[in-house]
Amino acid sequence: MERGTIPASGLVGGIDLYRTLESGQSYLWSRSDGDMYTGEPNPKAWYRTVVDGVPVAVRQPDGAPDGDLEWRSTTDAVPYLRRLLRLEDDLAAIAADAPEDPLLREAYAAHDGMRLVEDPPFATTISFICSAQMRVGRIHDMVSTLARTYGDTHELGDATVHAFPSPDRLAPASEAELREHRLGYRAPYVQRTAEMVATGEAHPAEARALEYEAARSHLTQFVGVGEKVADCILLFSLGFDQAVPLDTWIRTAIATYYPDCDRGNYAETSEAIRDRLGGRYAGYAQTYLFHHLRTGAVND
DNA sequence: ACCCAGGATGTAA
DNA sequence: TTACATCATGGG
Repeated sequence: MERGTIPASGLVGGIDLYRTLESGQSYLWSRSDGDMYTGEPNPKAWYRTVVDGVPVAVRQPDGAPDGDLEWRSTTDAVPYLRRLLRLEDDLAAIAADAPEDPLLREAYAAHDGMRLVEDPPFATTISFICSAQMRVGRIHDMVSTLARTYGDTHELGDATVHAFPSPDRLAPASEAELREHRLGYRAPYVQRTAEMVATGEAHPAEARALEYEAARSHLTQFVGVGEKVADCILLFSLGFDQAVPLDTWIRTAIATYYPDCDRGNYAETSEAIRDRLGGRYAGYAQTYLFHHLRTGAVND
């Protein structure tokens, strides 16, 4: 086993690992204490995942966001962590350049060190298909079940880590089987989308080559992917930092704080709130707002 | 019992 | 195009 440290001093704006991995962006990690997405941070606990067939563990034992990252893997995990946790982002500049909006400034100040993630496109697509009308804790349960049931297993020290299944592994799962795993009405969506990718009919990563709104539209060809889920895929796996998913929390925020941005339909409302949240990094801003509102940290 | 959660789909107007 | 019923599940 290889091990190493990534000094926080090398990360512009630092990182808060707990906020980054338990803010409803990624459902592909598990926590060694079993308390992922249950509300309480545990700096001593390891976060584990499998990326490109490589098991990786990371934690931030000395607090955040100025604490170093400690990692374990079967190989050098630094390149993987740089990508998954977007360690190259100049978080200080992104926060400083955010619009002068009271709620947004409050969110950035309250959750210092939270970074966007960049997860694999297929796993992200299935994760957010599962996200429909679900709380983040249950989304994590569903995705964990898929990994445990259909994914490859990897050993890392004493721990067994389950990879999220490839399209080939997931496509044969029947709708009935997925319903037994408590996916509910999302079961046929997951099965059909996995099949679309497995057969080569389409792959979500293809959207990377398109302009933003064309990319969002392109992703809606997958069964169970509407405009909101498409925005999540673009933001959390394809590097479209301007994407602003209009979920129930952000819609409430629009009604309360930005009522002039409500244009009655998704595309135009999305464009209006995107401009209000700063354009290029509007998705970063949205993720802070989402986390701020969802965790009930708003000062009113 | 009722409401809600990172919504999408099919159908009708 | 927009409006609306329908779809599962678990927690508060």
